[in-house]
Amino acid sequence: MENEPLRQIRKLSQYYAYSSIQMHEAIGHKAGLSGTDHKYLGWLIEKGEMTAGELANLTGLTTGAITGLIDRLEKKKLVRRKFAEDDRRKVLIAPDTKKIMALLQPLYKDFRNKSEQLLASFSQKDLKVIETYFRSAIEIMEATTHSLNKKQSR
Amino acid sequence: MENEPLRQIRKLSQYYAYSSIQMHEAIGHKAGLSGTDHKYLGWLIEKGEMTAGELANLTGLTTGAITGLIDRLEKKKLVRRKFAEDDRRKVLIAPDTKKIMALLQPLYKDFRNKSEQLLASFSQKDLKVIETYFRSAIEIMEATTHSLNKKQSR
DNA sequence: CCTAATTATCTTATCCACTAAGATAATATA
DNA sequence: TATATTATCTTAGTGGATAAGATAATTAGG
Repeated sequence: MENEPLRQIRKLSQYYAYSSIQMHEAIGHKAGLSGTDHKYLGWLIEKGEMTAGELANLTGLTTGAITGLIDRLEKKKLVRRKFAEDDRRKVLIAPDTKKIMALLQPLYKDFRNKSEQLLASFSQKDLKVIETYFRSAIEIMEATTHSLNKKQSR
Repeated sequence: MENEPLRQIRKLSQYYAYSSIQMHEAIGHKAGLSGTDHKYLGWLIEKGEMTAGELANLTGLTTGAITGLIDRLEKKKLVRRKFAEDDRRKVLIAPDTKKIMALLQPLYKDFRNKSEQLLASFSQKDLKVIETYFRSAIEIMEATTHSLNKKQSR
């Protein structure tokens, strides 16, 4: 016999993940980006300028794939290649935040408004609960991913 | 000037989405499945037996892609094709739940245990908050996806 | 210093999953 | 019964991934 509310939440969190993947892909598609390109563009915005190698490590993609990724994004003028001053083998990927925002914001607008509204419906205390949950859940998922990717292969 | 806790949560929910995508792919990869195959296998388990066409609609993939998907999963004996009795053009995809579970459960085990532990650390009232958040957020994301995929193309 | 080893990215060949369009086969309709 | 419709599959072509090796810059050793 199982704790029913727990089972519910587990299922919901799974649905939540599916839904966000689907939405993410839909938005990317609408912006003329593949799911991958959209995802890593998000990372670039989030973490800012980084080298091709760092992105390869972060994403788990091969350096060849990263070259292609940068090529595609650069062709769309969403990022720019720069050689690092301290080491000219390194290629810094500089996201053009303005341009990326201009491309994506309109597509996220509806979602963002509705999310804003939803969050506004919670008390500060409840928001704290949600925040705590998120933080821990993220930690768990990242640890899981990490350990899976480490043990052999990839 | 912006509400800081809100900004935090928005960012966290984005990270949460990224983390779940990454973990999902890592688990799939470990199980010898592509991200897509893993994802839709999850749907099949969740929603149970469905026709190829239904899966095509649900996923947004073309029927050709679905044929390939079923082929791959069938070759691994994770699903089985059956012709529907009422209409023998229809191909029912019957997931072999036992086999799928046997393949995936071990990979989710760690994650699941830790999640269980995390959830157990919340009060029933807090869990209710989280559940409410999930339900509404899922609704919002599905609506967004839907409207993006509807307006032109895909 | 100068050569060899290492490091960072790119190139190439190949593969796999996707789309688009049309083929095939079963069912519904007139 | 002939025709239209529906459900899936097939085929040709494309795009993004990997693996392995090439290129170019930096670091280390004698």
